[in-house]
Amino acid sequence: MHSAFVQMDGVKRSLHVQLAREIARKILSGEVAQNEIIPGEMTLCEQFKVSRTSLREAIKLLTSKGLLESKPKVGTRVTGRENWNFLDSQLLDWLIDIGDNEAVYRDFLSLRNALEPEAAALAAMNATAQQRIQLSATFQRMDDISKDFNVETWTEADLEFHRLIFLSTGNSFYLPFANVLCTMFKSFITHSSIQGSTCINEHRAIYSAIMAGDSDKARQANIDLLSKSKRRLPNSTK
Amino acid sequence: MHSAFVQMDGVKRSLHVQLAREIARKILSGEVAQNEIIPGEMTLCEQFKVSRTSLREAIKLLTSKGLLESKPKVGTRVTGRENWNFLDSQLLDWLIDIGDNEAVYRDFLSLRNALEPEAAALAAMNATAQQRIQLSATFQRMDDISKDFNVETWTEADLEFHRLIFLSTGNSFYLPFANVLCTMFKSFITHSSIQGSTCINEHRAIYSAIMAGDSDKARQANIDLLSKSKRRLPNSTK
DNA sequence: GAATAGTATTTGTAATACTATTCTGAGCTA
DNA sequence: TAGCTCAGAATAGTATTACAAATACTATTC
Repeated sequence: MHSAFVQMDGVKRSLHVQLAREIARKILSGEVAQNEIIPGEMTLCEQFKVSRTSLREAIKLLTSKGLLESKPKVGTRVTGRENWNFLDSQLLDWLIDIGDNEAVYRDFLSLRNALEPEAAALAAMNATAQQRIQLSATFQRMDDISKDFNVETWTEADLEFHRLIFLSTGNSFYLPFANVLCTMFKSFITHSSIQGSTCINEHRAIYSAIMAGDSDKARQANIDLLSKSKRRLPNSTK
Repeated sequence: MHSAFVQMDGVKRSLHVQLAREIARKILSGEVAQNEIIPGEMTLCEQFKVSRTSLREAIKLLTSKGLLESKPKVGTRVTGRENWNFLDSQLLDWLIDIGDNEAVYRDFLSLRNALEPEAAALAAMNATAQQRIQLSATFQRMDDISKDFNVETWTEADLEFHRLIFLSTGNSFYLPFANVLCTMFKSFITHSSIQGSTCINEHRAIYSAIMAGDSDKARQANIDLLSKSKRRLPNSTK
């Protein structure tokens, strides 16, 4: 391998990340089974035509996300599915890349159902002054776009709105969802399936409640939004 | 460095994992600020007395969890807090190790509030036959222990019960919470603060509803359990 | 003064050698 | 025969060195 970096998907990626992606695909797609021992390092080096250094960095990356597990003498084993960290946005990106995203979208919607109302309630209580300013600016943009609708700008503003709510909860455990949300949205966009309706009134209700510091109203408004947008999808809870 | 593995916390860890832990501590504790550029690889090698190979593996581990970001010539930068993956159980382990866990416990309880009722509802619908068998066995153990109480065995069974619910949702995004829950429980145990009460009746209600496939009842029963145990803690929503 | 080319510094990749761990199995012991 | 101990082999872990690629910075030129 002569060039260390390769153009791919429009962005430059280091070699070990590309490698990790390839291996992750095989694991996530089930091409290599769970609890299976993958070939030894030297074998994989020859197979992928990379140095052991890079291969190991790729394996370490996957290990860190719970996909692999290495031990001397025994080898590197694919772990059980219950150990994959599905809330890692990079892993999610790989997962989406496989295609067959019906189940992924459905499961994610189910998670949003559980989380977003509570996140909105927390944001109403804990959002900082700066976060409230950002939320205001974003909602203003949504409001403008809803009057002169444009799919692209709307999608971006909508994403930013819900992302800010997660970031404004004041709860560290909600932060990762902001990135996961971004990854899912990007996939929604490229795979179309965006709805035209903006639900601007429902969004306004959430926004107002958060700004007013009314957590109960924020929670309920978010529930309303979800139940309204849910009706336009196949069926969210399976 | 002569010995590759070192006894630590009772378990053997590879060098790069120990290194990652040390660096993670500095980041999570705020000893090194966000967006700060950390010293170059060679400098850190000398500082920690390790090879560049191991140091890089440590950095890659932290990068994978969103704590660091490297670019040629510019160096390795600590990312913003909104990129830490707090739902990674290894990262959580490091975080707990720092101490000052008041906020962590509170935030985690808040997350459980949002998630567990929905998880119970999903489990009622989607648990497989085998998962129902495991849940039965675990609840049976809880029931026995509640009559002849013992803190250790109870805690273990209680953990297993709630863990199984997450695993039985049939939703990939809920799986990581099973591991996060384990990590938190382990911390609860070592730092005491375990309550005596078992809430066996509330647990029984959840169990029965799941076995009966009644998702609404399962959700409500889980809400009841949380509201009851919440009252015994300082204040959960801040 | 601005654009361009060159240079230096830092991370990325490669290749090799050696170490630590642990599975396997042979051989010994009870 | 069953079980234990120890040696060896296989594999991941660590170290060292060398070079490549990327980019911030500097100098040169127009």
